[in-house]
Amino acid sequence: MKPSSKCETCVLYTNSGMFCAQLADDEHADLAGQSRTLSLKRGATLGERALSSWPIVAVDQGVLSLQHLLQDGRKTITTLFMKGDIIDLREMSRRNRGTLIALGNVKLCRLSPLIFEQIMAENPKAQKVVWNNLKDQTYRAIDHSADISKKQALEKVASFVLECLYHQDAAPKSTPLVEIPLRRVDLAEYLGMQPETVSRCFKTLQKRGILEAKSLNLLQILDEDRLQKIANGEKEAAQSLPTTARKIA
Amino acid sequence: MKPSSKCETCVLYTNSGMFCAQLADDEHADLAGQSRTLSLKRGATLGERALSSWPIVAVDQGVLSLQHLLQDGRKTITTLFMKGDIIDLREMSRRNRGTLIALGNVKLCRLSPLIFEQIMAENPKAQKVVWNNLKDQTYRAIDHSADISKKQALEKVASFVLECLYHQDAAPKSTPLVEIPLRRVDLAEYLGMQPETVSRCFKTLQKRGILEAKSLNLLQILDEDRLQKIANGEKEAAQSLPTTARKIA
DNA sequence: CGGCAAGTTGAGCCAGGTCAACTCCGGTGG
DNA sequence: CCACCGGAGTTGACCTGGCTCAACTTGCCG
Repeated sequence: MKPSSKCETCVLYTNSGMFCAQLADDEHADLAGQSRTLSLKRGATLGERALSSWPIVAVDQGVLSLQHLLQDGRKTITTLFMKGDIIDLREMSRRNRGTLIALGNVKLCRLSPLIFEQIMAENPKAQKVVWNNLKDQTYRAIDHSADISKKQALEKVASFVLECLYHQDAAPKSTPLVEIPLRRVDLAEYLGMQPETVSRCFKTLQKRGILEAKSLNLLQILDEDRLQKIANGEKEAAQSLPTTARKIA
Repeated sequence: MKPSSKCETCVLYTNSGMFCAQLADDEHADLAGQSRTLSLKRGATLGERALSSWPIVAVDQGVLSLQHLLQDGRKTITTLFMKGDIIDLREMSRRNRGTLIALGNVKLCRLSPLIFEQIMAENPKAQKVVWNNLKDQTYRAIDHSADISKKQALEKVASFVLECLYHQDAAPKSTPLVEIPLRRVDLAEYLGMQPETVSRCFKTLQKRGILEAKSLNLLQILDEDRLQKIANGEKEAAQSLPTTARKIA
């Protein structure tokens, strides 16, 4: 049986580590038949009603954000979902219920809860993939908490650049290129700071010869080691230049 | 078959919604036979070596924290684990690997990974409990991110008090008592602020007649509504007194 | 090539961090 | 039973990182 045409280019199916790739042909045909792909453009939200009938969503392309709004308009991006993530909103926390908003053009697939459950019950491989993905989401959220709680602005930005680096599946290089898949404003909201501050931090990193901007969203890392140290809060690494033999206060 | 004596008082077994309560008698006997309880006193850490052979831990009593340390000594508590939580450290994020540290006297149970896996594969009810617990951990982490990123000090503290309130399983009351299960220092590290600031915030909430301190760890909520509003960032609710007919800027 | 949104730069200000002194409380021994 | 001690928490005074607001520049799309 051939895969449903809409699945042919979807990473969930083509990437051997992802959910749909674990399914037997008949399972896949079942699921594909009962599921619906969806394209979102930047800023589009996945509304309540859409979610109540399709609470399970898998991300194919693009970055989806979970946003939280305070009464006075302050906005926070609490998590990012990227390709391969499976989001089950049925038991979304009642306290801080957020909104799913696309940060770029996003392609996703709304899975039939019924068939999804059925597959989860019967297919251990698929179950394992979903399980690991959820654990990964948990740890990402925890790491993110660590990043935004005690770190200062420059350290947050450094952490984020590294997070992007590690996330993209290219082979390690000495001066790797990193793509930042978010606008500055969104990045600011994700890191809990102001766009102006984000901008200043990037500039600082460039002035110190740690990064080089190829374009707004494309950075070359010139000194990964020092970037790492800044992200980890080593104050020395944050100094402008290697002033030889500086006294540590 | 009677439950292993060590399990008789453990919430994981006695609370009908928790993991061990889902097990058939023989499953439970298997698991209990291969698992080890452990008591930690405040400050004790669950070391690397202990975890490598016992990577799966269930919390019975007390509060366990996952801490993250920066190079220069800044500490952050990224998550709290409480009774009923099941922690699987086998795939702990490599990036920000943290340390598990007890924040009070903690009782936990190290589960045999082998038997745990076996039960997970065979017992759908148990699987569901673990699954929901993990989802809950994820959403807690996400909520926590929202709390610490854009909120200011007073709002963070208000959120935390409410989180404690909702977490403790008592019937709703008009002026409920809340137990804060953390020391001030730990609370500060969890909320990403300084102990001094935490102290000032509690004092502010008392001065405004929203809270009353019964003791350091026991608070009475006098005005839950206003507390809620502060936690949600409504600037008006944060005003000292209901200055009648104040103009909104 | 014009127009608008996104991003950057600069100047001033304030929430909360920092440091140091003080108080409170529980435990311990005389 | 009380005096003493040490750690936890609080208070006050000061200082600074990053927020705010406003003006400016850049990049993108028709």
